[in-house]
Amino acid sequence: MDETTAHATLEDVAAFAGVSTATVSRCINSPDRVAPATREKITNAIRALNYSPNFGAKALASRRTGIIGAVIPTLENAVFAHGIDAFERALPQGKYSLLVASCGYDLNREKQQIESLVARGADGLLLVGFDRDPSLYAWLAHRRVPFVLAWASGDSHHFAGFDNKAGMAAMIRLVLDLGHRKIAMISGLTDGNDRARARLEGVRQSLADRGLGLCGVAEVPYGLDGGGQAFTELMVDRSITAIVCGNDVLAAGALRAAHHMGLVVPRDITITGFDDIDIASITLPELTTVRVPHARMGQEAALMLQRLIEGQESESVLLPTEIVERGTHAPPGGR
Amino acid sequence: MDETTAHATLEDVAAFAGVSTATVSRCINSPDRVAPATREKITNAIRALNYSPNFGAKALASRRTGIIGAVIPTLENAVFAHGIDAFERALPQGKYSLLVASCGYDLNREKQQIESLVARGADGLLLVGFDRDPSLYAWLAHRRVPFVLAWASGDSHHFAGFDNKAGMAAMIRLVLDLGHRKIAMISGLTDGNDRARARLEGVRQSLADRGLGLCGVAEVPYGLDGGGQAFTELMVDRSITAIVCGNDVLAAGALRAAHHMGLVVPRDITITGFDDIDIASITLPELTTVRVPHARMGQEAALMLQRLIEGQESESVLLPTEIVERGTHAPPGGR
DNA sequence: TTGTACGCGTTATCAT
DNA sequence: ATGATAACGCGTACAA
Repeated sequence: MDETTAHATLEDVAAFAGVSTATVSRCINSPDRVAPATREKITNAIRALNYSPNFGAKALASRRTGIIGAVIPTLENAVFAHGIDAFERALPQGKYSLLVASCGYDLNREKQQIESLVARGADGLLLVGFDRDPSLYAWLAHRRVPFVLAWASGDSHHFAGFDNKAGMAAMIRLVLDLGHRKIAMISGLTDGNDRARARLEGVRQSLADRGLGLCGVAEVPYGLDGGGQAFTELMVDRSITAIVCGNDVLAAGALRAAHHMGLVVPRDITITGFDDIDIASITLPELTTVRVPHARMGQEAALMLQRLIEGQESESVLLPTEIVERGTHAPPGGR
Repeated sequence: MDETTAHATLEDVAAFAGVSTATVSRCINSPDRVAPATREKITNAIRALNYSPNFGAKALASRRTGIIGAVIPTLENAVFAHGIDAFERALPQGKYSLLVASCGYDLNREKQQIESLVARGADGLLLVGFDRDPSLYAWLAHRRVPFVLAWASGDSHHFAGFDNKAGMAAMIRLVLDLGHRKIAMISGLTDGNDRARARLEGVRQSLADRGLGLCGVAEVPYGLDGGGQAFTELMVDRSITAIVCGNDVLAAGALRAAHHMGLVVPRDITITGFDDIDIASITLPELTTVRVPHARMGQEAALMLQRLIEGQESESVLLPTEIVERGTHAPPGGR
């Protein structure tokens, strides 16, 4: 069949079809600019030679790759997995592809990954949160790489996200309205994580507005176990009647720990989550949490980034969060 | 600062450092082949001009992109999210980047995505399962694109996976040993999904080996609700004492449905899962399931693919699965 | 509508 | 150790 490993080039196709390379190129990139008859010949030639364009050459000549990069903390967190999934699906098939890199919640590593993706020709970037060195933003601007920030909101840059602080504030309102006054929080690690910080801040401030304070805060790494251990430690203070968690995984871990401690939720203790991922409706009782439209967000981010890459302007999108009252909250005071 | 939008090129750096472009190129790609003194000058020039190589040009000239492609059904399935996460992290930072595409369990779409990734210059591919048109394999071979198959095992191609059928067979053995004889299965959609088919086949054959048959099979789409509905339908036959599920999500859905039906697990019914993802230890009772080393698999796949891309041979890796006995299994017969 | 010819930024071969 | 210089495959003015 094929005598050599070499692939057909534009020139081969042109020769085969008896036209110039320019015409072949046109036929591929803007078919309407070439006569139907020649288009026919070229199409046949392409098929006959099993031609497919060389990526490097195309990128070099056109100065575009059609590659969009995304740097996220980790795909192990369902929140990012879902968002990225939706983001990728919202990208026009064939026009753009998604290059993903994870940084494990490490800002330095994030910077490296961003540089790596840009070096690999990313036409645009999807990033998580706002918290990064100004010089990085300057570099991005200098390199003229458009980007969209997600999973948070702010008053600068382009973003498709939501208000972490407000979401938590709403949850605190619910807990307070229930009558709770002795409230503690299990937060994700806040170092280099503005989403976690905003959620913690949302709790602190809402409480302060009512003249209250947190009865305890545990800052733990993402994971079921982190949530469980934090719960056990926090509950040394048995006067606590409600524990709000920075995310659903932490909450699920806390719930499991509560169960192991022989506590009945929500009779003995109220536990709340944040994100409303799948596990929130698998726990028993199901988790009261803050719903975040992760998929919708990924989709909006994809749309925005495309516009930016194609030189159009694009407004930021602030998505609403919503309290989902399920089974892990109740007034304090046991039965 | 910068008067124009143009970026520094190799030539600019060469001029600035007073050497030739060839030397600069060498300095970047094999620093040890250039004298320390000139290396110094070049390094300074690079920094001074804020130079970074043009991806397209590099790819064109070197015939390599450093991009690895992966096509998976969806990142919404934690199994793939974790595997891909591990895969990506096992890739040498800076040397390779990961291009991900999802196909939603659709073989046609998978083919398109594969072609798209190859068109984008992927040096190698990570694919899920073995089940695809022979012509696609032929095309991949012709294009000389190395690939590794995961989440399954077989006797052809390079793979880093596990034996779905054997995993299920082991689970059936456990259920049978417990004394169950009226067994039903909730399977994922088997169309175009050899992993789901292998799991179903594992159940069927193990049962047949003991002269038994399935008391019911429901084939449902991935998701909590699918598992729940299937459970409800299957349990119309109250003689059933055990339901094995094709994956943990289906099992979690079944468990929830059982709870809503007022059934006590495992007293009234045994329910088992497959994969051992996080939710398996969040349900109440925790799920008895088949553990699959998804992260380890992703890691092995990354190592294999790198070797293949770099022209070395590489043995396939068959990872072991393991039964995890937790709380959803018990002998039949209620209390 | 189609063809000519040059430029894109690197890599790599071959001298020196 | 370093320098010329020829590919690499495609896009795109510009001309015809």
